Amino acid sequence: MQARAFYLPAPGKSEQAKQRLLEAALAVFGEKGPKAATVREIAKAAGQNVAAIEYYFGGKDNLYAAVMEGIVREIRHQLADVLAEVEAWREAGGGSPAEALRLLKLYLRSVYLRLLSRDDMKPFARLIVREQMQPTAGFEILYGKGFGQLHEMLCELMGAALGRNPREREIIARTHAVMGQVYFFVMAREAFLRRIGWHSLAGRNATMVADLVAEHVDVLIRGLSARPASSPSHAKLL
Amino acid sequence: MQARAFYLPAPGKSEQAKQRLLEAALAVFGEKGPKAATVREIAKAAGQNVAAIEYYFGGKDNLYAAVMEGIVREIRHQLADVLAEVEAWREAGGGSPAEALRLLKLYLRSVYLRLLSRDDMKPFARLIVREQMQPTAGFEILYGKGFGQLHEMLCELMGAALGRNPREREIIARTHAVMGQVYFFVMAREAFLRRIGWHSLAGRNATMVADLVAEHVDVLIRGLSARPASSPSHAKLL
DNA sequence: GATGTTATCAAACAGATGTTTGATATTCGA
DNA sequence: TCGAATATCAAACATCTGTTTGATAACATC
Repeated sequence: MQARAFYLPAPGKSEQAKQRLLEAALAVFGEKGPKAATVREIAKAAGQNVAAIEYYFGGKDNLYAAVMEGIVREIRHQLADVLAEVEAWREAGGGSPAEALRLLKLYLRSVYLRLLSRDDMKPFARLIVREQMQPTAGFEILYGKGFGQLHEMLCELMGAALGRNPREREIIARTHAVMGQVYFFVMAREAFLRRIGWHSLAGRNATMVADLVAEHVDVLIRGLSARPASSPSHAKLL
Repeated sequence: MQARAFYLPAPGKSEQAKQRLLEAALAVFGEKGPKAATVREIAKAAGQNVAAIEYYFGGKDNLYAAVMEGIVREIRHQLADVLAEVEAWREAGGGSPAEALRLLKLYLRSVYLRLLSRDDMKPFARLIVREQMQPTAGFEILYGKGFGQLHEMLCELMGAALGRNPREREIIARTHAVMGQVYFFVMAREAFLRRIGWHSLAGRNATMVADLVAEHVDVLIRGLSARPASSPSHAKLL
């Protein structure tokens, strides 16, 4: 028996309080931003006392970090099947360029349909983008456990689809540009919605965007494969 | 003589104070965000008294709005020649698809090289992205006087390059995706810099990205023109 | 120099914020 | 039921925030 466990915490009672605080924190942090969000508002939304945040998480900053870890967990959960497929592909030594292209499109489509376009994922997107523009301690969590690895994986798919080394700077940059086609719909959400006259990215709007981006990726990969990286301006990019 | 101008404000003295406050405000708002930035820090950075913000601008919120207007002005200033070229093209009734493609690439390249990639434009990017994710009163200024019109202009160029109606929802969405290839380098700046091992988007790094994106646009327009919009899934998008 | 306007400033103010405190309630093995 | 560990809570605390105040300085006209 470790140390001493005479009195275990009430079974699930405190876990429930922590969970409610986490959910409320995600909503409020996402809505107002890490600075503008107040512990009082979070506690109220969670039906808990203000002091509970200090008690369970050790302060506002630690609660924010916990929210970040929850985001990474949720992202990986939502994409679990796709990630597993890519992992299998990777372990099999990488299949044909066509297979890599299929996985690339599947990944981007899944990211958009399951994460970015959903209205209830808005807090996620807000917090992630904010950390990109203005990294705090939360960025290390997001990048180290999430974004960094996913970016690397996409580069591998892009490299395989183009028959190129995925660690070339050129491929990394091209992959980033392709990702931008998807993520920009969330990052410039408000402007896009106004221009196109929608009220949401979700529903049937989502599949239109997903289809259209997949087509772009198709066209891009085909076009870039046609002209192999022989251009002298790119030769020294590695 | 209007109303009464007995005593003009000290020639340029107060204008200078306002200017210094505006510049400091841009830096601090961009660094910390509208909420986290404090009037005391802004005043200190500008070498002015805290009360000067109330005196000249009527409070923190109005100062923020003034900063937003300054951003829009600066963007239009930086892109003045390109905007004039597009305007001329538009008034001439729209030239060939090739000319539209040239202008489209010129515009995206200019945006990236003159605005997005520059290290000293980081506060701009931060504030703009923040308003996209979390619109405040500042969003109306940015969108109404800036982003909205530029987006529309790009759609016209895309439509002309593809021989399509620029008001189709499909074209608006495609244009947005293409824009994302450029803007994502700023919006996910930190993650990209780490992945590719750079410390800045500026300098020779900037031209590499600009060239590469231009190539993507070339390939995309060519590929999308080759397959005319006959696909039934897009027929009802307008 | 006198005078009315504009500019500058330190201090004060009122409200909000994260955290701490001390007390009370709840839980559960004995 | 008792008692120790855990949870919950209202109030207090110290700090920071945007704004106001009242006084003084700088300035341009006469």
